[in-house]
Formats: sequence, structure tokens, C-alpha cells
Amino acid sequence: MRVRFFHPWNVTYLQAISIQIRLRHELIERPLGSVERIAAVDASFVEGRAYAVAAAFSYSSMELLDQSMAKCDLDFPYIPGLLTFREGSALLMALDGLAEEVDVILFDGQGQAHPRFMGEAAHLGILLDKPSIGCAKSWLWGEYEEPGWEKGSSSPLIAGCRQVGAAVRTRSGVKPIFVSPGHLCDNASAKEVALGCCRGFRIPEPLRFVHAQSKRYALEDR
DNA sequence: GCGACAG
DNA sequence: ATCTTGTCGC
Ligand SMILES: [Mg+2]
Repeated sequence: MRVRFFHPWNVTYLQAISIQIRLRHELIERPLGSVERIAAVDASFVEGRAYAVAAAFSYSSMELLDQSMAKCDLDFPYIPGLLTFREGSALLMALDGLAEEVDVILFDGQGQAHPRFMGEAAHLGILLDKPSIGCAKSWLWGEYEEPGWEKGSSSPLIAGCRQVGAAVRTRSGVKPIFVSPGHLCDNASAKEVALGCCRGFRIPEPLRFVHAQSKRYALEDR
């Protein structure tokens, strides 16, 4: 898939925040259409470099359809709220190598559950002009109640008097994940798709795969 | 000033 | 996220 919109990546802390605020006006929230193919992307880090892997799957069977890797030097530090400026360009490079077209992309981080409603999934979804969903392993933004113990139960993440995502129990009795819609998606679709690609583990299968792959890629290049 | 803080 | 192997428990 191709990147449709661009902005500089070698920016200062204040410029990064300014870009997030500007992109906020481009965010479109709406239900997802039918999902036949889905992609996920993640990165691992070693010796100041990011190793990103993107992969495409059949949504119904979770069969692997395509895979792509990218390596690049890191220049921006990790700052909560600005994760996209650390690993975003590496993730886009990996996604750019995917030949298979997909209906939605999963990211290892927040979507709209972010102080400026512009988490990694929302931000990169806009640049790619593709539907996107954020599936974070821990909390960043929004008030919520502990969801029920059973797999499938969830409770809304509320910020600024509106729902920006949900804490979703993807395995009974296990810590929930934080699912929030990115671009061209809504809360109901995000939760449905995130749960729809779990196969017995807390983390949705496409993200589990790219996480493991990026780690292997980084370790064997060390 | 203090606390919180995706990966 | 990373530094790091085996080990305890469901
Ligand atoms: Mg990650």
C-alpha cells in the first residue's frame, strides 16, 4: 500500500505536537465496511535501529497472505504521546512493501485514545488514507471502569465527554487490551474486529505475528 | 510543583 | 521497547 500524505519526520517536540493537532481535522470516524483482508505492523529495536514488519492476512481464516520488512535508524526519542514520531516512518516503510491490499490495518498502540486524539493508528491511518485500529497493551488516555471478567466484555474509554475507545477483555481473566478506532473506523467496528482476530491469546493474531517477526528480524541482524 | 505516561 | 534463562503455576 502507498503513503498518500506526507509531513517531515525530523521534527522537534513542539513541531510533532503541532502536526498532531493539524492532522486532527483530517480524522474521519465511521463504521468499517466488510473486512476480508487485514494487515498489522509493529517494530522491534536494537542498537538504535528500528526493525519493522508488516503482514497481511485473510480475516476469516487468519491465513498469512503477504509480509514485508524494513530497517531504519532511530532519531526521535520515545515520549508518551509522541510514539508515532519514533517508529512511524519505519512502520510506513514496512507497510509500503505490502503488495496485498487490505481493508483495515491494526497497530500496536492507541488510535483516538490519545491526548490529542492522534495516536499511532489514527495518525498513520490518515497518512495512508486507510481504515485503522489501535490495539494497545496498556493504558494511555481516557477514563474507564474495569470490564467484566469474561472474554468479549468491554467498557468505554471516555475523554472530553466522548468515547475514544474501550478496554476490551480478549481472554477471560486476563488483563484487557485498549482498543480505539483510528481513521475511517468507529468504536463498534474497532472492538468487533479486534475481538474477531483473537485466537486464544490476549493479543490479536496479526499483531502477535508481526511482533514475533520483527523481534526475530532485529535479533538475527544484531 | 506533582503525578501519569502507547512502545 | 530493551537488558535476559530458567522456572513456577494455571
Ligand atoms: Mg510495538
